[in-house]
Amino acid sequence: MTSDDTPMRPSGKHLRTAVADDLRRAIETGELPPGATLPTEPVLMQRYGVSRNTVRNALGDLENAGLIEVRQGRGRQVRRREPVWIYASRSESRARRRPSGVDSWVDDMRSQGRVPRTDIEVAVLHAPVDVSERLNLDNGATVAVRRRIRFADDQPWNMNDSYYPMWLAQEVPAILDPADVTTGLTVHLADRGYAQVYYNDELTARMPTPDEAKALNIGPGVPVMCHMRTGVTKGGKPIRVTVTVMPGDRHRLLYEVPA
Amino acid sequence: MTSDDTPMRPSGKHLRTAVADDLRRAIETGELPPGATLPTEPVLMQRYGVSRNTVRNALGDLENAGLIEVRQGRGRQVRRREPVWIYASRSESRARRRPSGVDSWVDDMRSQGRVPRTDIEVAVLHAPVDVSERLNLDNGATVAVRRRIRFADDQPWNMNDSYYPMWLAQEVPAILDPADVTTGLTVHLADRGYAQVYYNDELTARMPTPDEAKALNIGPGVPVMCHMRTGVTKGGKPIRVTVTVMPGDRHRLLYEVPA
DNA sequence: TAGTGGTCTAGACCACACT
DNA sequence: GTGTGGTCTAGACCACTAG
Repeated sequence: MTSDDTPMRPSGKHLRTAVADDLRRAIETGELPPGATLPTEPVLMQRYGVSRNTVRNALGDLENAGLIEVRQGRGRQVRRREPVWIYASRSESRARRRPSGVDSWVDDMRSQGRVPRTDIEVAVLHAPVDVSERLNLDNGATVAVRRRIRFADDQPWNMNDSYYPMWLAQEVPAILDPADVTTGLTVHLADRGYAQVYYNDELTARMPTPDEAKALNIGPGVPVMCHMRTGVTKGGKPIRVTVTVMPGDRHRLLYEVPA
Repeated sequence: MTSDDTPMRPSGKHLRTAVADDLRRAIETGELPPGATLPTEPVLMQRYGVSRNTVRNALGDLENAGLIEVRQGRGRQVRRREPVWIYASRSESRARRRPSGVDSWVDDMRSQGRVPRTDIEVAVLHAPVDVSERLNLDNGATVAVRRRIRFADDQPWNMNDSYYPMWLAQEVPAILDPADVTTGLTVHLADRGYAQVYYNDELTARMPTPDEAKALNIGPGVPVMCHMRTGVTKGGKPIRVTVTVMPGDRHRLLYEVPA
């Protein structure tokens, strides 16, 4: 028994890596195009001469790399990608043409030939620490939140939660009115003297929590982009924090910024 | 034998899920704070009354969720997070104070008390399709590329590749000069009549390729943010595409945009 | 040397999907 | 029903880290 007597071991690599790499190559070269069904576990066991656990470990690596998706009883398929564009910041000329009273999700989706929908609910709760920091509130202060789940073609697409300090919700009762009037609400705030003059946007990428994965139907190996937007008034006072959680394989965020 | 005779099975869930959820709870409540070492595999087998494979599957789920990291022979630890801020777009007043000749990476890192370094190399190659599309070039056209690996405190932190059309590299030879003069190069281009007046930024999140994971020392369960910036001249001509690949757990990207 | 995690095997049984 | 993937067990051996 030499140290390299097993079949299909290209170069000192482990069996699971060898199997995963061979399948990865097939996917990247288009030999297994998007949507194609992969060979079944027994076939792969035979082809590479390894045990079922090893095949499953290799396939698990590809799944966690976001390359394939699996449905019990139906096999594994090369993942399709069809991201949607989200405009986070447009040039002046284009931004101004947006009709008030319709939110940007509706705009963005319609322009891409998709059918938008938004489910919204409102609540009052203790602010998460991320939010209270950005709103200059004490830890544990209460805030009003408008939670949205946004759909495209009836599929849950992202989550978008807007937090307002409680004093503002009392001054502008529309905040706690569960009607889908995002841009309208912004105009409403401006009329009351709380116009947002700029936004501070923060972007991170991470893996979804189990709750997020369930609510947005996110499979293994798909991260989320997390977008936190703080709206600031002329006086420098933060009045809103909006947290958007977007599955990475379904979104492309766009900014148009001056050089 | 009933269907639920195993210990520690809270609610119809699978064993691996029960184990993973219990450990996840401990991490989220701070019972296992960042940096803490998890119990060993034999201990967990005993505690939950499951086999080693099941313990390993549960721990693997936590690893792929980005919650823990593992080093052979040393055990598993709750992952620490210490992201760095990257300013993608600042307000006018702050942007203008930046000294020319020093790139933004150096600026951003020094202001956060870290020691920046940039390794750079230049090359001429066929443009990836993503790049040729954005530069309005034919598929397979050659481009000049400045590849950077950026370090913080001597750790590889992100990759930053700038692509220029070949005609521009011939007109502005500094593009193919491997010296770390990012902002200087921008000024240089402006002097030759190729000032960039705005950027189109596109952001996505995905899992790293094996190459990226190796080069940037990215562990399992950590996604990357991919930032593609297209620089456009006054005449609307794209002259540069910069692709930045940032491990999600080490970066926080900031934009300051007008409302 | 002892203890950790890493890989691999073999086999049993369960859950789901198609036909 | 047949075939797919999902879970779980038991055991062997290897590779790395620490004392």
